[in-house]
Amino acid sequence: MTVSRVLRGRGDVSENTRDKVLAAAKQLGYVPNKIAGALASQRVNLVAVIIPSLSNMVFPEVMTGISAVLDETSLQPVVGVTNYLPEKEEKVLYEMLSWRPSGVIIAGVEHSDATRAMLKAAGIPIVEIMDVDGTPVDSMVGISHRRAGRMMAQAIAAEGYRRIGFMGTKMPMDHRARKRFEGFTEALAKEGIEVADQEFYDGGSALAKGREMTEAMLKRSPDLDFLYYSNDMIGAGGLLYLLEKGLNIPSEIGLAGFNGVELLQGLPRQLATMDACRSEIGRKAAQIIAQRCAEDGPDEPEAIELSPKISFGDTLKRG
Amino acid sequence: MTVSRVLRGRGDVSENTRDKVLAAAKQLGYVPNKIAGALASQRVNLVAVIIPSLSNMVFPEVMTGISAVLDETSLQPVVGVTNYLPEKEEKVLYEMLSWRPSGVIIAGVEHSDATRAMLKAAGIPIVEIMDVDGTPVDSMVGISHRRAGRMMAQAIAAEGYRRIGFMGTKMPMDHRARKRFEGFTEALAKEGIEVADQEFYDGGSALAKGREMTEAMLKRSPDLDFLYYSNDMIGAGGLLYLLEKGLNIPSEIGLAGFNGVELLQGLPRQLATMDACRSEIGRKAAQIIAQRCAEDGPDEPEAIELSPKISFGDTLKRG
DNA sequence: ATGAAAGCGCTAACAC
DNA sequence: GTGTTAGCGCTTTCAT
Repeated sequence: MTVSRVLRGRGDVSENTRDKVLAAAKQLGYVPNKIAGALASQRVNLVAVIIPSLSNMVFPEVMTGISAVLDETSLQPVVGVTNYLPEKEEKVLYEMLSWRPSGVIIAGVEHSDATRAMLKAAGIPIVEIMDVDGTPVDSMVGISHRRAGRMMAQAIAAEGYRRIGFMGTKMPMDHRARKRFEGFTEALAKEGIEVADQEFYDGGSALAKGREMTEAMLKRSPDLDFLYYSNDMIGAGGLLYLLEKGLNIPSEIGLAGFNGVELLQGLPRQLATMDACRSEIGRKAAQIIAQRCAEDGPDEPEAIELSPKISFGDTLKRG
Repeated sequence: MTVSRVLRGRGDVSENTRDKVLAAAKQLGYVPNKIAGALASQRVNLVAVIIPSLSNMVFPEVMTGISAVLDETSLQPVVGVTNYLPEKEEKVLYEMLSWRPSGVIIAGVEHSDATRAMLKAAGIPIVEIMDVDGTPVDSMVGISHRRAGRMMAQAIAAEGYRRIGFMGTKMPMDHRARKRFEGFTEALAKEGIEVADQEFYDGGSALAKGREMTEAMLKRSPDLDFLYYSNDMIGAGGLLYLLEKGLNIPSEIGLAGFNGVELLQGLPRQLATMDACRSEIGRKAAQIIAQRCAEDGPDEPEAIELSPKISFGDTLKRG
């Protein structure tokens, strides 16, 4: 009836009645039932955002980018967390789709068959984010982690480092870290360099792990002149350890991480790293969804590759 | 019809028909429409979780606790972020309530009148978390930040520190930090000590801010013998700065932060801090909601105060 | 400018 | 064990 019109600001309603309705609504503490609304209108202003983790420092920043854009629209993000588990991803997606969201933003391009099938069948805009090394279901925005690994390898080799160690997370969990590693070793190989030592961790405080792994690795392979870490947190741990040991950075030994986490500005030395364009990814993804939801002419799927930039900090340029 | 029964595993259905239905459902890629289901059954398996921020390190951990418990039930968390803005909190809550969730977990006990009114009127279990210094709408689980501040003050005084500086976030944004500060100054006053210097920041990388503020404060008040930081991140920045300067910690100058963030294990010295019981808070809150949703006899509101513990690390005990 | 009526896709209660 | 029916609280369309 008229009330519905008022509450949504649609249709022609006289000033008078509008005021009355609004007053009554506030008076009663009326909160519209979106469930009924959504069922009737077949429209839901929710965007499902599916990410592996919140405690990662990288996804909150993606979320910020998404929210910033979605706040300008009537769309709302709803996040689901998979803990890097494909089965959980499947479950979470299923749950979210059963609420018929207007779009899906999902991390990564690696999904189970069932997940891909659901995404395809959903009939709503899908944006896979973070990574562009793969075939998207629909749209995709991210960086090439393989290329990021290569870039870092080239920069390191260009500075003359030759005995290189690698530390990172256990790979099966994290496709993007794996791709960076692959790109890294591949580019080094082109220079005739092999990764001299490597170690992988799993769980625990990243800073402490970085410290421990660095100590262990240097004990094992004292001749290393560069350490590449798959994320900034363990890199920071390594940096602190090396500084304590009094090693000369970056001349004696160089370091680099990955992510460009702002959090770490303030370390004794600025760790070399690479920006993963996190908030830009979030913004672009949200824009794609918003556009597709709003526009009349159904746009084409987009595939956007952002360019990560190396920041040399104080730990890579030998000068 | 029967299909509905099968999909929900309710009622008596023959093996045979069940199999047929399930097969057909999978075949068609059928995803049930929860909107319709919820409307018909007047039940929604969603729990609204409203927190100020994700990039804080503290809330992801609370979320983990909540998820851990809710995963055992049919309930699902849906998070909304307020950025410490009361108006945004109001908006987010309104949006979430319009989906008729089964319960609400919301950070803090300070809310606008409208927010409190909505919470009261919602007719669902409400748990206010993090902080118990205030009057809850319904249930509440957290720590007393005022008491936490007092405890730290007492510990510091007991070690013989007398010239104490404080650094923290700009307070209006963060009631809990404010309460800690109040408790802190109050307990110091009892010992006849006044906070000798203080400084507040806003935005930026916490580690870098901690470093900068510490430098500035020590330049201003070189005679300080203790620095209390309202969070571990800025405390870590300060610690790194002091270590570089070659000050003797904790004999020359002591330090303490707040939160017990695991992230920071691996610093050259372990920063004294206080555990905020974050994941325990999440678990307890989720349990209360789950219980209230499941049980028949409607339980009473609970008010649970957890006890934070001081960890002295390497920066507080003069020994 | 306003009211009436027909669903949206399910669940729940009741027949069969 | 299975089919039937009447809503859930809105939006939408069509009359008035």
